[in-house]
Amino acid sequence: MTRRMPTLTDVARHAGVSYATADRVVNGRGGVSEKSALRVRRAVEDLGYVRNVAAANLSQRRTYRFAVILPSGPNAFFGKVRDIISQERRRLRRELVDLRLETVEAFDPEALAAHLAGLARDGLDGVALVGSDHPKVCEAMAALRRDGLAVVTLISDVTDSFRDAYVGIDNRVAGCTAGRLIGLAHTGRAGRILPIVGALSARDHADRLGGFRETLAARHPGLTVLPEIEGRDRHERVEAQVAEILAADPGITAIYSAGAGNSGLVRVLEGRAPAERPVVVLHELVAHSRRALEQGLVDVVIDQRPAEEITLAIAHMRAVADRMPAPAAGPVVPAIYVSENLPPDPGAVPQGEPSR
Amino acid sequence: MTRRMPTLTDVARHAGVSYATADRVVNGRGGVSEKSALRVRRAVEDLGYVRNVAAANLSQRRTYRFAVILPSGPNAFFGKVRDIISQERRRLRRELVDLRLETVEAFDPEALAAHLAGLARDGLDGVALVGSDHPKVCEAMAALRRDGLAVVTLISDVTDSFRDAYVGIDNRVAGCTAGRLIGLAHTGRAGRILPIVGALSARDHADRLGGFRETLAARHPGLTVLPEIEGRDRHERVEAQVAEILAADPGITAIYSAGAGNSGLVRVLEGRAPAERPVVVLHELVAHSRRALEQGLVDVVIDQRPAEEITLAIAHMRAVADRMPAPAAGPVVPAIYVSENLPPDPGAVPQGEPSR
DNA sequence: TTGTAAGCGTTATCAA
DNA sequence: TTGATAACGCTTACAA
Repeated sequence: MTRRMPTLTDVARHAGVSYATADRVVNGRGGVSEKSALRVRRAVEDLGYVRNVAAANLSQRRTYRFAVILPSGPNAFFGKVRDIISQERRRLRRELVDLRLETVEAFDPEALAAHLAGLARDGLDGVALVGSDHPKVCEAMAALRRDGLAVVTLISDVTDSFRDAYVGIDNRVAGCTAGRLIGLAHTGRAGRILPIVGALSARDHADRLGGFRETLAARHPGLTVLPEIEGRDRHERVEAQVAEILAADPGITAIYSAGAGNSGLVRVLEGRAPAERPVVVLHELVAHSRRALEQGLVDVVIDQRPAEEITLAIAHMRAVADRMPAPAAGPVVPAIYVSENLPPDPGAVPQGEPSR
Repeated sequence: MTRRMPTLTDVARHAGVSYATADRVVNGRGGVSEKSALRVRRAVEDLGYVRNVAAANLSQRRTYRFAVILPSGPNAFFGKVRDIISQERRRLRRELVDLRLETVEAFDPEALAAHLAGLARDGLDGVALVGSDHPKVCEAMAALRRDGLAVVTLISDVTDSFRDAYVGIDNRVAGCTAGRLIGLAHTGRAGRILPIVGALSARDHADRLGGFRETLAARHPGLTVLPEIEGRDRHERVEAQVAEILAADPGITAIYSAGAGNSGLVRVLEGRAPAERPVVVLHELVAHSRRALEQGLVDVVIDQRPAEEITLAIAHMRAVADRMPAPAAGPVVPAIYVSENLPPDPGAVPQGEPSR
C-alpha cells in the first residue's frame, strides 16, 4: 500500500554508483564525471527520490536560526507581534527553530540597513523584517541573500528581487474592502466619508487609501470622500484633527482610518452621542481597538492576523533553508472583526498541554 | 549562545542509568524499578529534556497515515475540500504524511459509523471527519481513540470527549457576524430580513440562525427578521421558495442564507433589477458564490477557509501521533469576502517550485 | 574522480 | 530489571 520512500541508497544502487557519488550529484557538490552525474539524475527521476529533510537535519544536528526585526516604539500592533513571538518560542524550540527578536529604531532605514549588515556573520539562516524601499535596506537585503540567508519581508513589501517572500496582506485590497463595507453601510442613503492615514509617504497607507477611494468611486459614486487627514500615526495628533473636522462638518457619516494612532480617534468618538456616531472602519486588532469594538464606538476592524503571519514567515524561511518548495503563495487574507466575532481575549494566555 | 538540546543520552548519564533504562521511563514502557524511574524523571526535569520527534520518526521509518472522511454528493463546498486535499498530497508526502480521502453517503450516520469501524485495523494514525452527534458515530469515534488513533472533527463538532480536537468555525458566532453586517447595511433605515437554512435539525444551521436572530434583536431592534425558509440545501427548492416569498413580500431588504443550495438563490436574484436587489449574505466561497459576488448579486460571503482547516486538522492529528502538545487552540476565524477582496481564482493551480 | 564509514537521537531487539 | 547495539537516511571527513 504505502510504498517505502526511496532513499539515496536506493538511488545510488539504481545508478550503479557509490552512495557518496549520488550524494555529490544530488547536493551539487561537484567533482563528479558527467557520465556518473547523468546516471544519478536519471535514477532520481526514475525513483522519484526526495531528500528526507528530517534525516538531513538530524545528521547535522541542525537548528534553524532565524531573526525577526521589528521597529521599536510604542506602536500597539508591533507590541502584539512581539508578544506573539515570545509566546511561540517554546513551541518553536521543539521544532528546532531558534527565533530571535530584534529591534531597530522605527522609520530609520539607515539604522535598519546597518543592523542587517551586522547579521551577516552571525550564523543566521534567515531574517524577517518589515520591508522598506530605501536603497540601502535593499542593498543590505541583497547582501544577506548572497550569503545564503533567507530574507522575508513582513507586513510591508519591497521589490520582488530583494526578498525570498512577502508575508502580509495586500494593502490595496484591504483598502478596497474597507471601502466596500462602508459603502454597504450607506445602502439607500448618501454620506460624507473622512479618511485618515499615518502618512501618504508610507507605501502601505497610500495603497490602502488608493484602494479605498477607487472602490467608493466605482461602486458608490453617490458618496463623497473628503480629503484625507495625515495623523502621523500619533494619537494626540489624530485626536486633535478629527475633533476639529467633526466639529466643522457635522455631516460626516463614516470614517476610515488606514493607519495607527487610533486611540486618539476613539477618544473623539467617545465624546459623541451614540446616534451621532459615524460608521468607523480601522485596522489592526489591538487592546484599544478591541475595546472600542466591544463598546460600539467602532464598527469594523480589519486585522492582519499577525500570529498567522509569523508562522508563515517561519515556514518560508525554513523552506529556503531546507531547499524545499515554498509553502502556498498569495497574500494573507485579513480577518474582519465586528463586535460579534472577536476571538477570546488573550489576556491570560492559556498554555496548551498535551490532551492525552 | 544556542546551547545544544539535551538528548536522552544526556539524561541517562545524568541519572546514572543506561540509555535503555532512560528510554523505558521516558516512553513509559515499564519494567523499571521505582528507584531508577525516579532518578530518570529527575534528570529529565533538571535538563529540560524533550524528545526529538524527527529522530524518533527516522528510527521507525515512520510515515503518518491519516484519513479524511467526507460526505459524498454534489455539494460544492465538499467538492472544494476534495480538490484542496488532492492538491496538498504531494507536499504532504515530503513531510511523511500519507493522506487518504474517503467518502461516505451524506446524512447517513449509520454508514459513517460502519465505515469508521472498518478503519480500526487499517494501520491508520488518525482520522478527520465531519462530526455527527449520532450515538453510533460517537461510539465508533470512541473506539478509534481507544485504539490509539487521533480523531478530529471537521466543520461540525460533537461532544468534547469523543474527539481530540475540533477544527472548524464557531457557527453561532458566524451567524452573529452575518447579523451584524446586515445590520450595518441598514444603518439609518428600516428593513425586513429573510433567513434561509438547510434544515433546523442540522446543528450548524441552527447555530448560525440562532446567532443571527439574537444579534439582530439585540443590536438592531428596528429590523424585522421573518420566519426562516428550510431549503434542504437543494437549489431548486431554495429557488422556488425564495421566488415565491420575494414576490409576495416586496419589502424584503436583505437575505441571509445559512446553508447550501445557494445557486438557486442566485438565480432568483439574477431576475431582479439591480436597484431592487436585497442585501445578501451567505456562506462558503465556491464557484457559484464567487461568481455571484463578482457580479454584484451577493454582497458578503462568509468562508470557512477549508484549506486552513485541512492544514490544522493534520497538525492536530500529527500532534497526537507524536505525543506532543496540540497546536494553538480556538475555532477557525472565517474569512469575510466582498467582491473587492476575493483571492485569485484557483482555476489553474500554479504548482509552487523552489524559488532558488 | 570515487568510495567508506562515523556520527546525529531515536526505537526496538536481544542478551545478561 | 538492566544494558548493548543495530537500524533509520543523511552529512561530512577521510581514504583510495
